[in-house]
Amino acid sequence: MDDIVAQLAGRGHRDTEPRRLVIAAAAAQGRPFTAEELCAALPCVGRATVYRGLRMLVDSELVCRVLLEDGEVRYQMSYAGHHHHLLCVVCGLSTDVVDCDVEGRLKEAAAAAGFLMSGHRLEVYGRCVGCARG
Amino acid sequence: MDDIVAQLAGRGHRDTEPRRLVIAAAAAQGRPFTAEELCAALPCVGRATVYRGLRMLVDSELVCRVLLEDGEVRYQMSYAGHHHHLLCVVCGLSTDVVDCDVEGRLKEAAAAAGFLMSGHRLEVYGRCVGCARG
DNA sequence: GTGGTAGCTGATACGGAGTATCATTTTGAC
DNA sequence: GTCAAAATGATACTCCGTATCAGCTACCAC
Repeated sequence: MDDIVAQLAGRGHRDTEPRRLVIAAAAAQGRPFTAEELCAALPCVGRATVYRGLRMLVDSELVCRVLLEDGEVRYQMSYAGHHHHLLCVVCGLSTDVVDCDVEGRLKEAAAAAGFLMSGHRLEVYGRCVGCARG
Repeated sequence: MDDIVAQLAGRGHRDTEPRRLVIAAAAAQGRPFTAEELCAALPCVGRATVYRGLRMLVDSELVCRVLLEDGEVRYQMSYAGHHHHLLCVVCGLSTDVVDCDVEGRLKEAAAAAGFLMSGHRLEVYGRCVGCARG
């Protein structure tokens, strides 16, 4: 927690009580959450403050956006750096995939079409270890 | 056009004037478009009808959703079948990639984490042939 | 053709998600 | 302690898409 606050301080953001509450609540979620869920978990913090805090965390790459199969947007604590998500369509759990070697392949396929790739977005849907058994 | 209408008829959808207008307008777009752009292009068709027609086309896989880098949702005429998009961040053009061999790779990577993959979403961002020169 | 009905239309109201506004409060550097 | 800059939170707002519902229309059976 102090680590996160220090990182934010490095970007010129102040250390405030509501902001710490937002960070703590985000970190307490076991799976991808919505902004409104965070608001509900923090009745004592203003809605705008929750949204601002969340945006700040996303901008700082401490939280990342997760896209569900139906297009719903959720959030999840994360470390900085490129990675993808394995999203369980049954229980909603998310598992990070740091190295999947897709990047190189994509760049090749894009180059074959004369396309200069600069970035990509990838989400994988299915069943996690636990739910695959059922 | 008649082909599309016939496909929709096969799914129990009627052939109506407003619906044909929506299909024609969608097909006339040279690049991914928003629902509101379609509404603007069809002032004589009700907004709800445009949205309904668009949803029907998406459900029938005749139009697919395109996700821009900033999360904006756009639409594009498409053929049925799995494919990905090379999206130019400069001019907005979209190029389809039908076969990029990513699927197998992903399945392996997912399986390594005990994850049973059922689907995925992938968008590639960069510069198209024309814009890469500039 | 005619009739009937299931589906479609479009004006409008509604809902969820996120942002802008702005007076008040808090932080942190000096 | 002082003070400017930043943050807060209540609220109003925008944007995108959907629900409602009375009236209309395509299509099938006859």
